[in-house]
Amino acid sequence: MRQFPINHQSLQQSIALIDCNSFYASCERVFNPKLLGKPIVVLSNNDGCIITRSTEAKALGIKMGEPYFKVKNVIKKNNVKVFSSNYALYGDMSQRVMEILLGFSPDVEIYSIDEAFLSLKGFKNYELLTYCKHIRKTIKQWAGIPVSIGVGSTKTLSKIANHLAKKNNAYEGVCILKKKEKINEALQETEIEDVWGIGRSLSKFLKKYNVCNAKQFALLDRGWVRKNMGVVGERIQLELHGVSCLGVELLSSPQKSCCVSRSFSRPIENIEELKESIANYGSRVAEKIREEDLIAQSMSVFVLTNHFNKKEKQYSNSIKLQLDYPTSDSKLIVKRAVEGVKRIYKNGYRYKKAGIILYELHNSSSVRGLLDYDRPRSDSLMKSLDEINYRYGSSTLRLAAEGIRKDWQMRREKVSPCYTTSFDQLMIVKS
DNA sequence: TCTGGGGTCCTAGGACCC
DNA sequence: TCTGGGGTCCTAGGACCC
Repeated sequence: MRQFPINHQSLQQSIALIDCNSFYASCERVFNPKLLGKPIVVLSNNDGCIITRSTEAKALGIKMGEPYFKVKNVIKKNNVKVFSSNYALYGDMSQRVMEILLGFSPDVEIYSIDEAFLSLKGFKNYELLTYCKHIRKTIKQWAGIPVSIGVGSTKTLSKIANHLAKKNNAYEGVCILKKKEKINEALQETEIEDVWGIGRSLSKFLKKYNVCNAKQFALLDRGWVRKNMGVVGERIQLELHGVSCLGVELLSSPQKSCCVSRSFSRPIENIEELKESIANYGSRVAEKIREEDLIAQSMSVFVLTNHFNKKEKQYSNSIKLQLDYPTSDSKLIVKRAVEGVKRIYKNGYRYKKAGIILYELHNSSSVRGLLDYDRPRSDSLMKSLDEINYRYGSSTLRLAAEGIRKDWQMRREKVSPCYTTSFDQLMIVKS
């Protein structure tokens, strides 16, 4: 069998990928142990799609991303427990897991809400295994969350290792992929669409050339890959060969955009309601960048109809808007956003979704031009607004433009309590 | 009846300049 | 009638990730 060349030097390096198993479902289980061993699914916003499945739910054939209404029968028949997503809970649980990880290595890159890369230098293979098993046990004990750990010499290989650790029970949650023969085997059994960075479109393209697994992809001519798949494809291929192209990023790079968008619980037709929704999202997105001490210079507002509904006429549009000066003031952002939505609104359509994206974000202390004469006043008003809403619950204080009765707001019918972030939802223990 | 949300990066193509 | 070539910058859209 042909072997592909492996970069021996980089095999010294070790990157671990720690990934929480069915994270949202696991969070729900921490506070409701009766759910252990039972099938669970968690729904997207608006209770639209399945976004997390416990192992038991996967076994029932429920697919990732599937619309909830399509699997309602299977769910009912098998007594699957259903939750609306509760990001306050998951975000807080995520933080606990990440803090534990920081105790094991200073070199942690928090990659997503349920994943982190850990750089582990100077370990021998058997030490790696012991250490990772220890990490796994600690997270389970301290945070209650089960994780899988994959180790490789590049991020892409650690992803593959993690995948194996999850798939094959024999690994007991930890897979070290460092030996040449094992890497070869692993690539052989990894389907092309499961390689990190190869999505639907690229895997479809590759399959046309009979490239169906990671090994076949690794063996392709590098020039061909570069020509047909650009630098992205070339990077993935090099990473599979053990040449690290994607480093573990310890410092998170500054955020470039910030978005708030939602589907409505029912179609919206009139401009007043659309304006109201945009005002809500504007308020929320401004709050979000204030949390990060950022200000925005420009934004875009978009609206769209329901593209799944083939019988209705479709429309979608967006508009780019400049703010007079960089700001995080809800009033200014909402005002401009509402102006924008008035310009793209077209009568006679049933709108399903709208949103706002803020661009050109800068640190609030970095830009203090002469133009923003009103800044101190605005800053102190926003500070009070945020403090009151933090203390008495979000939207206690809000702009009039946001409206009061909001029956278009997203569905969230099966949400669990915010066990860890809200005093009035703390668990009550009876003896 | 009911189909998520929030990001990043790359590329192709147009506008513009010399 | 003939209609360059090369560089930069910007943007929209596509692809990917979780």
